[in-house]
Amino acid sequence: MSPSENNGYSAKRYRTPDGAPADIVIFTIVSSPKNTIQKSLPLRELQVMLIQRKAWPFEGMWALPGGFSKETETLRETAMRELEEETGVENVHCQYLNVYSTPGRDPRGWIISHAFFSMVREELLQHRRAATDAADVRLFSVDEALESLELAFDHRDIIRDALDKLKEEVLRTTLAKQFLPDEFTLGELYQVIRTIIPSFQEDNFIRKLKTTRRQGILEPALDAEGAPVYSTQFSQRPAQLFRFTGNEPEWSIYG
Amino acid sequence: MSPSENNGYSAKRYRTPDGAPADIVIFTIVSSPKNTIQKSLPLRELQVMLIQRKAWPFEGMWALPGGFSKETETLRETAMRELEEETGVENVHCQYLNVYSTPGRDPRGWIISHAFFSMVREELLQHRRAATDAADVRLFSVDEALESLELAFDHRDIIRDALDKLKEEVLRTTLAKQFLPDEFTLGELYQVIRTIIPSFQEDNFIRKLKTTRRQGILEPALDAEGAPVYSTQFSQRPAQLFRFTGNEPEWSIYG
DNA sequence: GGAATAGTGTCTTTAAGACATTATCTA
DNA sequence: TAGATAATGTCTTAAAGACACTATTCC
Repeated sequence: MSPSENNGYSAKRYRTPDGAPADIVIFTIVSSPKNTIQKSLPLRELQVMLIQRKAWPFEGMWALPGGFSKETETLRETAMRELEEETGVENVHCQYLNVYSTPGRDPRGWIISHAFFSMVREELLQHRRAATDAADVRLFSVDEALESLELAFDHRDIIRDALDKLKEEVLRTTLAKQFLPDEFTLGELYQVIRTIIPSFQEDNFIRKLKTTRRQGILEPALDAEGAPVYSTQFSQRPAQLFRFTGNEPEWSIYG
Repeated sequence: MSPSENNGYSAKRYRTPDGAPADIVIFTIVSSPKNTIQKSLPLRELQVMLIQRKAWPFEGMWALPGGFSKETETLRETAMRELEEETGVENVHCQYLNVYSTPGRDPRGWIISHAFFSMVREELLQHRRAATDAADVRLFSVDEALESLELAFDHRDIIRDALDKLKEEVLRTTLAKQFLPDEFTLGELYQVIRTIIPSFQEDNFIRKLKTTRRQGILEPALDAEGAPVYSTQFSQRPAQLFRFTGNEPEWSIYG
C-alpha cells in the first residue's frame, strides 16, 4: 500500500529527511605487557575504532563507522549490520546512545544520525577491515581521537557523549563485563574501570566487592567440585576468579 | 548547495525516510484532597496526556502528542515546539527517551519516531488544548493508558518505556524536582516518589535524606535572616522546607 | 482528646575507610 | 631474595534499619 492511496494523505507534503544513518562508536581496551621482571597485570588503554573517509564529504578525514538504514530494518539492526561489516564480529555489545539532528550537520542534506556505542574485546577485533566506503580503518586512543584528530561531521561530539556515558555506566551498571572474559579476577575488573576512569581509586576495592551488598552481582567461579577457582595468569599469588551473575545493581534514592 | 551538485553524490540513490516526528510522553501528577477531618497530604496520581486522532491513520484512537520535524530544527526543538503547542507552557522539562524504527510501525510510510518525555506540574496544564490535528485532548492515569486503552502506532511501548525510565531516574537522579515546587517538604518528596513507584517504602525516609551523604543534593530553605523555613500547608505540625541544590548524586561501583 | 503529619531516641547491625601486615609464587 | 599482585587484620567512624516514642497544631 503506497502512502498516496490512503485517504488523500501524503507524507510528501513537507520536505522529508535525506537519510537516517546509524553511526557506531566502537570501544576496545588494548592490553600491552608491562615491562616488569615478573608476571604482572598488563598496561591497558581505551581505544576507539575509526575509518578514513574516501569520498566527499570530509574526504580523507577520520570518522565513525556507520551507514544508512534501510526501511526493512530497525536502527539497531542497521547498527549491528554495520558493526559486523566493519569488525567481522557477531553478537557483540551494542547500545543506543543518542540522536544527532543539528541542522547542517551533514553537507549531503537533511540527515539525522543515530549513534550507538559498542564495547568489543580486543581479541575479537583482529579481522577488522576497511569497508567499501573507507580508505583505511584503525584504532586510536580515545584521548588522541578527541584531542588531536580532526573528525568528520559532529563525530567528536558523539565520541565525547559516548565516553561520558561509558564512564557513568561502568560505575553504575555491570557494563565492565563487556571488556572482561567470563571469569576474571577482581584485579582485572579494577584495572578495566581505571582504564576508563583514570581518577577512580578505591583502596579496599577487592574486599569491598566481596562483601554483602555486592553479592547477587558477582559470584565466585566454581569448579566441578564446587570449589573456588584461582588464576595465576597475572600474578604470582593465585587470585580468585569471579563471574557476573546477570543481576544488575539497584539503587535507592540519593544514596 | 543542493546535494546533487556535490561530486556526483546523491542521497537519493536509496529510499529515504518519509518523515522524522517527535512524540512526547507528557507526565503530570494530579493531586486531589484526601477526605480527612484535618489538613493532610493530597492523594496523587500519575497521569499522561493523550490526544484523540481525527484523521487517518488510527482515526479516533488515542495517541501521544507529537509532530514532524523540520529540517531547520533539531529534534529537541521539534519536541519543545510541540510541547508548547499542546500545553501552552514554555520552558518545561523535556528529555530524550528513545528512537522507534520498527518497520511498519506507521502505515503512512517509513517514519522513524523520536520519543521524548516531559514532566509538567499539574497547575501548568490548565491551558491545554486540542491541536489542529487532534479531536480531543485529555489526561489519563498511566495505568489506564497502559492497560485499558487501545493506542495508536506503537505508543503503548513508548509510554511503557517512558514509565520505566521515569521510575529508574526518580530514584537515581533528582528528577522528582520536576513535580515539586522550588521549596517543598520531605513528606511531599516522599509522596511524589511513592506516586511513581507505589512499592517504594523507606521507614526513616526523612531522617535519611537529612544525613551526611545527601548533603549537597538537598539543602534547607532559609528565610532572609538565614533561619530555616517551615510550612503547615499539609500538616498541623510545621514541616521543614527544603530545596534542591542543583547537584546530582554520584554513584560508586555496585554500592 | 483525637487526627494527621513531623520529627527524635535508642539500639543493633552492617558497611566504609584507612593503613599496616601477611601470603603466594616466580624470575 | 626481591618483585609483583592478592588478600587479611585491626581499628575507627559512618550509615542503615527497626521501632517505639514525642511534638505540633487544629478540629
